[in-house]
Amino acid sequence: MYTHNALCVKVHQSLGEHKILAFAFLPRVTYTRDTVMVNEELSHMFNGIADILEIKNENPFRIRAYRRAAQIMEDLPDDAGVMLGDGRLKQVPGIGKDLEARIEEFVRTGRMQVYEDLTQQFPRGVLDILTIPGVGPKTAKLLFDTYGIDSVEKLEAAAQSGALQGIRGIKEKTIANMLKGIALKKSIQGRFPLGTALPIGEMIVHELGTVKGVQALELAGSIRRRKETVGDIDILVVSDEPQLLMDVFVGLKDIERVLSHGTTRSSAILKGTHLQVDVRVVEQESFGAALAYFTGSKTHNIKLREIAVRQGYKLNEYGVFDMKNDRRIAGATEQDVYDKLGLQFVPPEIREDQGEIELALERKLPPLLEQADIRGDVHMHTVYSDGDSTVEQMALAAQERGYGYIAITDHSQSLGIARGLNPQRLEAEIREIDAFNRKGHRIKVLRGMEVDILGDGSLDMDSALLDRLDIVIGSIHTGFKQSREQITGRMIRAMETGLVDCIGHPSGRLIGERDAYDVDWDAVFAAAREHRVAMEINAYPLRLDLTDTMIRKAHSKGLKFMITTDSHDPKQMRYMNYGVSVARRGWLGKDDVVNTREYKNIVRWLKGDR
DNA sequence: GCCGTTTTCGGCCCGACTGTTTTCAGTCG
Repeated sequence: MYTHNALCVKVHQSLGEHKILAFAFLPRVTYTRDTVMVNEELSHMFNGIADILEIKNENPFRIRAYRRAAQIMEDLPDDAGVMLGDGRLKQVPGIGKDLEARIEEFVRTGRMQVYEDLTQQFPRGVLDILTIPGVGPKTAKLLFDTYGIDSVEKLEAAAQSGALQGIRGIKEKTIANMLKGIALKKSIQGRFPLGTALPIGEMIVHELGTVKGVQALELAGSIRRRKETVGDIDILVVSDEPQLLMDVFVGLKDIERVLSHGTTRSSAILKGTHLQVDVRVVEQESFGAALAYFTGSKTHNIKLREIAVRQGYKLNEYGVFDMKNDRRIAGATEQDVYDKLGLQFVPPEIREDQGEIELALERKLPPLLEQADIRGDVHMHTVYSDGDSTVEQMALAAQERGYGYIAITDHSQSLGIARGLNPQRLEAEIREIDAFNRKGHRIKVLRGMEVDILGDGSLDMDSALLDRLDIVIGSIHTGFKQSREQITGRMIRAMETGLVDCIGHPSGRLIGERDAYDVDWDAVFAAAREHRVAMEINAYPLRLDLTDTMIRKAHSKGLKFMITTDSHDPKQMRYMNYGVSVARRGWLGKDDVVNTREYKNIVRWLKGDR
């Protein structure tokens, strides 16, 4: 068993000298700091630089380079400092000599001169003004130069007092739009969980689907890519009567405010959530090209277009065009578009410019997991702890979904708030499960527990009893604020017991509500590999934990996964598709996921044949 | 600022809607 010190030594060794060097001189970024924070901070700074360069009307391609760098920082599989140290950073496309130097400067000193110089010229508040819908760099600069407006508050006051009257290019309508934009911004906090946006998007698609003349209708954008959060809802339509379709859309009862209303594109804000919905109408022969275009991601699209240009084509939302005669040569379906460009079809979930285009050119994209591959749901709760249905109700609901098995995994006793089970009640539950299985239903119920990993890394249940179970999920439900060393040590000790089959919701985050706890993932994944413990992909829409990027990382270390819904009610089993989406975004195939196995095979796996 | 099977220089993805204009700039996706 590791002591904390032993663990630290092991971590240092496994990370190599570079990481230690990279972090040796950091005044602001300390060793224990969450990896994500460094990358996020860099992303934030690069975006800030891009904003100011836009205000200064600089070379748009230089701006694009910084924007791209900001995105790259967010998607980095590891800490930028670590990747800098081991030389991987300069191999990332989009990071050249200069950007690498900026990153190095920040990692070494905690500061970035360029960023500081630029923010000196234009205060933070000017950048805040840029985030107001409808206000861009030109307007922000004009306002700052002529009126010294350097905050959203000052802008709002100036707009209300009539002080903005008389500037060239700004009249009443523009001023009114600024005020609306400010009000809108105040009411929105950024992005929305997929679990919120997707059902709303599907509902609107359903409503618009009944409008006369509609031929095709599909969600596009980040919803279609199934990103864990989305900024807006994009809907693509083919219709014989575009005007009617748009009129119906902006007239929907759920619309609070119409931002634009054209025959090919309209935008509106929804009541309540203040989600923005964009609807676009295209011709049938352009539907595939438009779907690809509006599904994104932006960086994926830009790469596709570059490929098109290299082949003498032009790619836009209307199709693939031959540059010689401007004739359309593809566009009706996405498959046609990818075919014409010489690429294998790329599933929407992995269109993130994370290497998928290069593989698609070689026709070497791995087949991704499908929803239909899932054979059972192996994390769920009943009335024994904090669920609201019985073992039998959960099992029969799962049988109706076509599953061959489920696992009942109620909480353990230390989780009092969830009526966690003590040994006696667990024994009772085991008897109930056995009784159900004797009834000869098609579905089999595995005996399990979601056992708490206690503060010291021990498990919250008698070992002998855990040993009798078919499946044990070890989860952390307390001490979220512990140090990285403590949390990491807890997880590793839990795995070392040899009793845990899977780590439940490994990072503990709740999207938009609670941050992930601080974990040394390299160390945890290494231990999971050693002890053959799977990582859970928790499909509950606010968890989606592990995340897509962490899945890719864990997968690269050779780990296996279980995708579960953590259902507390039969209805929640429908969330499985969210988990499958995240797994696909993490590039997982059928064989990477343990609960794609048939009953007999998953039992073999659980018994130790891994 | 990045990048190279034409290139180490000179390219770099493309179009719709709005508001204020008289022919287009700004913003957004």
